[in-house]
Amino acid sequence: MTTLKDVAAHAGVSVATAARVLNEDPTLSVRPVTRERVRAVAQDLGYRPNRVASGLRTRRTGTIAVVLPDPQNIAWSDTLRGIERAAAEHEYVVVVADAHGPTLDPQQWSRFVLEGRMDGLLVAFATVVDELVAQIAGRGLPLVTINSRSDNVDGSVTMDDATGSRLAVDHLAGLGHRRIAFLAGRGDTDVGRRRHAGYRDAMSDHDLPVDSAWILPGDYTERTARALGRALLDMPDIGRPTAVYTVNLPSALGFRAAAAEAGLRIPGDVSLVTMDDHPILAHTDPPLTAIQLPMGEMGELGARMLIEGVDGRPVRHVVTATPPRLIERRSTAPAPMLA
Amino acid sequence: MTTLKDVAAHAGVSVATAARVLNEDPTLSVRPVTRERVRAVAQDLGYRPNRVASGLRTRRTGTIAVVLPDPQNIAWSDTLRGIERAAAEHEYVVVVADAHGPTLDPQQWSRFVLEGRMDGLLVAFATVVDELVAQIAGRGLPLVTINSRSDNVDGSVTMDDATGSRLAVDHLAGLGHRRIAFLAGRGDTDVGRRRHAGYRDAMSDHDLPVDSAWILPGDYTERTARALGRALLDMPDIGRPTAVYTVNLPSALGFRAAAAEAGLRIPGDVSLVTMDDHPILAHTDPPLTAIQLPMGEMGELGARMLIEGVDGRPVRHVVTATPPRLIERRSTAPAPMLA
DNA sequence: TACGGCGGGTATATCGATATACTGCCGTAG
DNA sequence: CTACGGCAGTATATCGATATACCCGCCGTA
Repeated sequence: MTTLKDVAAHAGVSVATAARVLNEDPTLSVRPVTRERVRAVAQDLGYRPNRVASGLRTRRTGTIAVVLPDPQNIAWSDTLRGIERAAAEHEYVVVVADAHGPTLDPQQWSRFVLEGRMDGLLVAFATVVDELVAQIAGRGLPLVTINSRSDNVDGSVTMDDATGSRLAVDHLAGLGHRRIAFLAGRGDTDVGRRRHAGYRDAMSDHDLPVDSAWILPGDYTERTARALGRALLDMPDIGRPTAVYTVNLPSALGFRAAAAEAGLRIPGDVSLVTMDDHPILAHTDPPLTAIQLPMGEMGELGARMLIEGVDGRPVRHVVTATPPRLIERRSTAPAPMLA
Repeated sequence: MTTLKDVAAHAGVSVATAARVLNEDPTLSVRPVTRERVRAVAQDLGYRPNRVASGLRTRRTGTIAVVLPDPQNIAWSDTLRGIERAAAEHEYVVVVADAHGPTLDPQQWSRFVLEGRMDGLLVAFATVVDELVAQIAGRGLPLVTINSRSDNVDGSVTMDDATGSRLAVDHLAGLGHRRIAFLAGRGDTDVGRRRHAGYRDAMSDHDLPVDSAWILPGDYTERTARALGRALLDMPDIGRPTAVYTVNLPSALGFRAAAAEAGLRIPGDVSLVTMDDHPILAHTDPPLTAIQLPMGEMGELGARMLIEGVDGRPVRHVVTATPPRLIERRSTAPAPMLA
């Protein structure tokens, strides 16, 4: 391993000068020829600064942690990609902290916030934000949330979920559906609330009835969605919705499975639109109409903002610029004629 | 941030003693009461060693990099989970290096191997292994490959791909298929070769003809598989295979799409089995019969071995213990009666 | 009485980069 | 002839943990 000392020795300058040349310290005055010599030697020797050493001095490791509730959920892959991209631009690396459950265990705290190896936290896990904020208090670790916004945090990137929900309802209403159920998420997170509000507002804009039996708060898992779906579909025809809007991808899959079990056809008997898009949805049975949100953009903006935060610049609350889009596939059809 | 100095001061010992107590240095002789005092103070103050500082001295950062060809491929998610699990056991964190392409760009080299921030590399990307090995030569960075084995590398974890292929062929042959095509991977990687060999051997064990037109080398992408699938299905009925075995998940999806475009039904007109399983396959049209490989185990073993390698213990070539399993879904059916 | 050994620690260099204060020299102005 | 300012760098402390060499006092023994 070539160290700065080697570079300095070969270039015939002190390590201080070598460091200052390579870091382009504006307060250094040095002859152009010396400057070039140092650069050339560094190049020749293939010098790369040791980030661990520089991290010790500067308290910048060039690493950020991403905290996700469930990295197995394929809907996050775009986000991760966006984060990676932004991180790479700034020569950061990304580690993802898999929560494996509703909370982060102490071992994870330790590795991700207490040992000084992370420069900042990008948190996409609404339910642990407050706990996390408490942990990092006074520790000067910047934290930015994505996908949800909390008053206890200064920076966040969220998407226009309400419009996403609205798009789903508009689409279904346009197909003549009037009984549109919502397989929702938890009411205690702000994403959940925004998606819910979008649904409710759009329903009322279309003068559609909102039956409380049609709004089923779930927990974002396929399993729960399946159970809720069964309950919904077991309703007598007369009260049964003709369309369902699911709050996320696993919920859609759960509902799809429930419909299949109940012997109901999508979209023949019931239409389905889901929030969260993924290429795999082109291959499902049936291909699912979905709302595409700018997940990649959210990740990218979040990572960028977090890195700015690490550099001491203020973070703020922003909303992605790209609007949600409805990707029409084959899980939605005109409402059936019912009694 | 509490440092070791603080702990030492509060405990009334030197930093050397504090460090040695906390690290359980066996050569240290110290009274039990002092030992306890140091421990208690560390606990009270919430002391966590700064990993950046200790990393500088010990050249152990507690971080490993995973190099994947395409982290978007959902088939890897199990593997990543296994890696995470093993890493967590040893207090390591994991960063994933997304290659975004057929090779790693220089910026990536830098961040992942040249700056001293990684303790080791876990590589699941056969085509860049040699390049990587050359880069780390003499740098003392341990490298373990997973999913493929190379002579230039001392440690690897592979799976029994050949048996996986065999399972696929056995299943299809058992259903009466005789014309079984193979939508393969690249012939220049050892995984590709093993999967291929398994197919070929199983075919010959069943006395089935291997038509070279039925072995299509692809590149593991959905796009290519789709094109190859079209070509295969455009063959006249008489020469067209009645079953296809695809080498990985994206290939299966590509083939499925090709069949749909060609108006052929799976499994009515052609059966499909794919290597690589994922829960989502229960939701595809049709649900795909797949070979489940112990991807999680492979990741876990690989990470564990790599970490042992970091600790100076020798690495070796191992094969996962769990055998491949066929998950029967609905993309396979008895062979149609053909002329 | 001298000496060695051991219990119970301590002092310090080190990892590699960086930040800050400082120095030597030269030319020029007063 | 001296003072001063600027140019071109240098010396060194520091980040926090760790590894190694060392030290001091006391006890037992020859």
